[in-house]
Amino acid sequence: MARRAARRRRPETGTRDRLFAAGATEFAARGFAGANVDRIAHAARVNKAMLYYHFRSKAGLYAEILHDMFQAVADRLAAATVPEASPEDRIRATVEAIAREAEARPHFPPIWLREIAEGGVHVDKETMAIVAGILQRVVAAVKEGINSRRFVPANPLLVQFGIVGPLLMFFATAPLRRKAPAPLDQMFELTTEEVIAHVQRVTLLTLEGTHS
Amino acid sequence: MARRAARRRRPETGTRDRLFAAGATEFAARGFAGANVDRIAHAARVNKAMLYYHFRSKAGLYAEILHDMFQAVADRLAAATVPEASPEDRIRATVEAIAREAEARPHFPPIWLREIAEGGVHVDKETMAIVAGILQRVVAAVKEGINSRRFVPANPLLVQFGIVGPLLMFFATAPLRRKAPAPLDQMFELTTEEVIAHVQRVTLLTLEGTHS
DNA sequence: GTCTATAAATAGATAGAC
DNA sequence: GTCTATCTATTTATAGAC
Repeated sequence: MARRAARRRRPETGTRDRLFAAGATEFAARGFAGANVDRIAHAARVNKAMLYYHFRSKAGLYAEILHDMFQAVADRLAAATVPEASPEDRIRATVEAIAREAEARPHFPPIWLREIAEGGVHVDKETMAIVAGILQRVVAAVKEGINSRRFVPANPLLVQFGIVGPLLMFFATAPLRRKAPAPLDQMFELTTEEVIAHVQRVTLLTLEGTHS
Repeated sequence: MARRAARRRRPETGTRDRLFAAGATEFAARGFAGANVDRIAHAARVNKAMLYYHFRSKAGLYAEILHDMFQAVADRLAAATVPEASPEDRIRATVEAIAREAEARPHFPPIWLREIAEGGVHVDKETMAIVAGILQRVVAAVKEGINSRRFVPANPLLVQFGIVGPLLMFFATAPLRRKAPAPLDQMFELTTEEVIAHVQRVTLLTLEGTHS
């Protein structure tokens, strides 16, 4: 159930929520090892001891942020994809779910990239199960499409990389692109809608098209 | 000129080279902040003080590793792409150059992912120019293909993301995939050749194909 | 070029009062 | 729930001998 805020009935103004938000920003910008507990507390305008009171440790806070991120994608995906939907629509929904959630939570793409780089050492069992569930949905859609002759044979893992890879590149480089040099910055202007449409198109083209 | 080993005529057995290699492994696994100088020195079977003697600081070693990585890709790309080559061939060469270099240097994909996540804060001006040069080649190939009506209009940045994103996902998750649970591991077996062919195919399909 | 010893700063975590 | 003060461990970096 994601962060405990969901259990309590209160709006997003408490100490705990501010720590959560400040932590997400700090971990995204500096990684787990680079993140600083004092800085998180300061950004949350909260005493450092409160972080330990609410989350037990730096690692505890990080684990909760990780869990919340992937749970959000899984939830959105579950809401968007009915089993009766066509494989095509389920692929489209996957692209959109990841993109929307990445846009809603700017800390999500950089943290995901870092976890990939680090081999997922901070991902606990429960969160790992959520990630595996997301991957399984893509695998199922691809396999079903292949079995029903709607898709050309393709490795589902490569399809997944083709969706997640470009999306993470786009969202994670957003801050970088905003301070780009003049000759390129026109090209750097891309909307979320354009990126979603592009990745959907590329993925389906790959699954349906022929070409060598 | 990449690491100083190129200047000296000696084979890869010196203290400096061992520190370089150990550093690359450590930075890839733990990131700049998470990396530990003692651990690097120990892995290199060298006294810690030697790291400071040869590289001035932890940041100095890291900067040199970053520079070497991107210089290697740029060199390979320069060798593989003549200006007279068709846009298609230049796209294919880009995919192959990145993939080959990623395979030759396992530290490359994770470090690149982390730098993206971190907004390139550790990338010095010289290295940044190399990265920009790599991007520019892709942009030029795409634009030329569009102008000569070989390619459908497409944002060169999205094309770049479509190449780099999946490749980094594949190579960076290699260690993870090796210890995957049974039901999925058959799917996880992919060769570099297959991945190169796939990404080349997807990219060109995107640039040439129609599809809404 | 290499090693020992150590300085100096940083940072995660907790005790205990309120 | 919140804050002050502090403990303790870690870690980058350097001085100086060989």
